[in-house]
Amino acid sequence: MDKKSLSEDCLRNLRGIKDTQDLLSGKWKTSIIGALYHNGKFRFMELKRHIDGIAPKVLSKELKDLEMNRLITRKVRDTMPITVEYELTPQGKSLNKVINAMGEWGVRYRELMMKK
Amino acid sequence: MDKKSLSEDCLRNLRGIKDTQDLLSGKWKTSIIGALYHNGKFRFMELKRHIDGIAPKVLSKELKDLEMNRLITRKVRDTMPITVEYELTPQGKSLNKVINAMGEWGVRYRELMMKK
DNA sequence: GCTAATTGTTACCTATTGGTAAGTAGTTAC
DNA sequence: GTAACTACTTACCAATAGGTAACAATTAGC
Repeated sequence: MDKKSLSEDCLRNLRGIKDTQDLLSGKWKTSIIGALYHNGKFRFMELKRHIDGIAPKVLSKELKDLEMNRLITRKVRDTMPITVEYELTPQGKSLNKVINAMGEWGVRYRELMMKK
Repeated sequence: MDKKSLSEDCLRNLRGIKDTQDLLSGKWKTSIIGALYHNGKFRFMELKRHIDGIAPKVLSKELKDLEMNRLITRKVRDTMPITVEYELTPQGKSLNKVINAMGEWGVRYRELMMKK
């Protein structure tokens, strides 16, 4: 039926790509993970300040998504006033190759586009 | 004002992450690039068959986006009937680190989720 | 002459995304 | 007592993404 057909390995890989894409969907998730990756921990307002342009509602929703997928943890600390810390799980940290590659590629792409 | 502040390097990196995320936005772009990466070239219908569930309208739009951002090329070959070949540009190929990392991570994530 | 394939386009619809602006509830500093 | 900080939530709205179904224009095979 189809002349070219991809191997089992390729198909598994493509499904992996799709899974990752789905988990990192939306405008902000990679930025959040990137920020947490650089800094270890961040509180809600710190994240909001570092991620330029994100609305609190949206940040809140993205954090919930990431928590549900076990990429970050949310820890409420009983301080005055209450502070909340967000941190990558080992799962989330294991995204570093993806995030780093995205960062490097993006920096290079921007440089290239500037030159032209 | 803000106790924790990220270095110039980190900020550039975060911007790179965001740029990459924006270029790869949507449900299908990484899948398309992944497929092209594995196979070199693909025709429209071949892509459609290999990317499970994508509608022709959507595929068409995604391909236009990718072409506009110079990640793929579109070549019309004067055969009977006309065939169209899509291929990664050097720019697009340079995304391999990102795409590979996404593929590998996704495969591992799925395995982990299966076990639990 | 009918069917099927090529690469798309068009019209239409809906669900989701993402944004704004305001509010909540508690605490602290001036 | 009022402003400001914490971490959010709520109501509302607009734009977009993405899907379905049908169609276009050409050619080939039966």
